[in-house]
Amino acid sequence: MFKLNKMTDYAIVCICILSKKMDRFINAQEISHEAGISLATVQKIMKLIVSKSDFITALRGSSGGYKLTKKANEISIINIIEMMDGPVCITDCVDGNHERCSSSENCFLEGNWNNINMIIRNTLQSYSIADLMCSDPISYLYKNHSNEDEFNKMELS
Amino acid sequence: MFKLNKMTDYAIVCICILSKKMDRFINAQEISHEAGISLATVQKIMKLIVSKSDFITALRGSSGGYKLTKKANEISIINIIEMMDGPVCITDCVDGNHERCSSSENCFLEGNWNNINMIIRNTLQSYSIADLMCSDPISYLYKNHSNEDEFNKMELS
DNA sequence: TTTAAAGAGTACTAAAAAAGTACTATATAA
DNA sequence: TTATATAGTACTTTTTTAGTACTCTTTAAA
Repeated sequence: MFKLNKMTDYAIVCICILSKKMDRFINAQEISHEAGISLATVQKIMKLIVSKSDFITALRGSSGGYKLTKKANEISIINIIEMMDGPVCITDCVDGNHERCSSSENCFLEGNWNNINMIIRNTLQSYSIADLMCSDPISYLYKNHSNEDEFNKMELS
Repeated sequence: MFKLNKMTDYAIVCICILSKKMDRFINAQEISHEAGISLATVQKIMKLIVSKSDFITALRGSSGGYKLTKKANEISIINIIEMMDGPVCITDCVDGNHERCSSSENCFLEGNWNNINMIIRNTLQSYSIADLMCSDPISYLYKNHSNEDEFNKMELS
């Protein structure tokens, strides 16, 4: 299944939660509770985000936690995706990789994968955290069941 | 890294190779040679493709092999991707998954992930095998080095 | 009719990646 | 000074992906 990995997905959820309460520091426990993600995992993700991003401040000690320094509409989801996952390259035949393959002179698919990749990347770039959250929030719990079973049933019928 | 898995990538390469020679059956060994992918892996992929797609014919015995029954411009790459990988759902909060999560009433990101997912899916749908191959082929060898190292260097600088 | 060559099907193994856990160090506010 | 929170690191487990091996079936040509 062509999808973002869970940690990236979690990271986006965590940042969404922070973006709702920019007036104070939110600690990992509170994020864990709101997101429905285990504390240990939230801690791991938040450490990673802080070390890699420029839009979050962490504070230690009691009444510490995390706070965004940019507004939700200033944070593109591509930032979070590439921070967690590395570059968006849907195949190896993509990107500013100008060095030639040792086993081939050139790749006959390279140029066109680049086009497709660019469109996908632009799509992700054009959405901010604010865009993702624009509908009415009913619950912040992370939805973690898969669509795969349903798809497989469809295939058979 | 947000990317298609290798088998899907290989499958597209194999089908591209078949699309260049629609007049006769091409066997797995020939595909393996042209694609630079091991024979065993090509065999595995081709078996999968035949069992799941409606645009390829297989013939056993000597002078057997595989042949496309549709032209390259009639095969969308989304067909191959979803055949190999299942549905394109960049997060779990996506798709015609109308059943509610057991742990939450609703997902506050669901609707907007659906939009993003749809755009990505449409992009992939709009490209055919012919589109992927439209530039001059220099070599059919599969390019399998990664961009990740180069990206990591960029990050540090 | 026999034989060699090809794909089909299945099960297994190995490798890689992802996810989760645990522990120590450091900083901060009360 | 103490309790609380993040930072850093290493490790383990689980899951997914990739690759291999073997037997069965079909087909065309000798």
